Amino acid sequence: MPSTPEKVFDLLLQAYGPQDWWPGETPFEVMVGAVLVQNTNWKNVEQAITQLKDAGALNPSGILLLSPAELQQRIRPAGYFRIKEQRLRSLVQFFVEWYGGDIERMRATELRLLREQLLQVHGIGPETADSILLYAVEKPSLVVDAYTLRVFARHGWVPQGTSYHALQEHLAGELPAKTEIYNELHALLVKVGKEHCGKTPHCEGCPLEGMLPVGGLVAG
DNA sequence: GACCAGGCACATC
DNA sequence: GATGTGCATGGT
Repeated sequence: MPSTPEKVFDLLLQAYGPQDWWPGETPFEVMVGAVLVQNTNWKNVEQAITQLKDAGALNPSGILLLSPAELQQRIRPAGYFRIKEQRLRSLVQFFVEWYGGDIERMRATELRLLREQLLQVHGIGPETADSILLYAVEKPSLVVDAYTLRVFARHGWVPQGTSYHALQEHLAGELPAKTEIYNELHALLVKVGKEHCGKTPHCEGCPLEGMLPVGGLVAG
């Protein structure tokens, strides 16, 4: 009998189809996007990415050669530009110093080790680290974002306030550790989260409607 | 004009 | 370990 996360995955995939998510042109672009998207929407990030491209700076040395002021101006549309300038610089410095700016060397590194290293980088927390691991490095690392927690908590599948780590462990324990599945699942959860599991507890037409537990949605 | 969006570091208790 | 706060732009 399939677990709840497996059923969720199947239902969402059936309803929405493959999402082909995180359309970065290069792994490096995905890494940059992972920092810029922190607590912001993707539209704003696209503008920032475009401005980096226009400056020919969407590569490791390009970023590092920009002055702080110019880098800040380029990424300004993504918000928190002073903070993100430092975070971006820290990440790129790490990428260059430890891996020579070579994504293949990252791929050759063991997942747990690489994750620990990323978490040591200033400005890289669990979600950003997992996003980089999954979408840029293509490692089977589950991304647990605000939508993931919202969808699972609102349906009563996990308690409200479940921690990032606890939810990640729970989901990982119920799903095959495959990059393609983690990739697709996260994209599908964001989609259903945006469309049906938003601020108001309302689920009409939601692909997960039939999976409501006894007691229904958690209000608030 | 308020509210929200694909977090994180830091201070404080 | 849990909770609160600052960070900033662009869309609804």
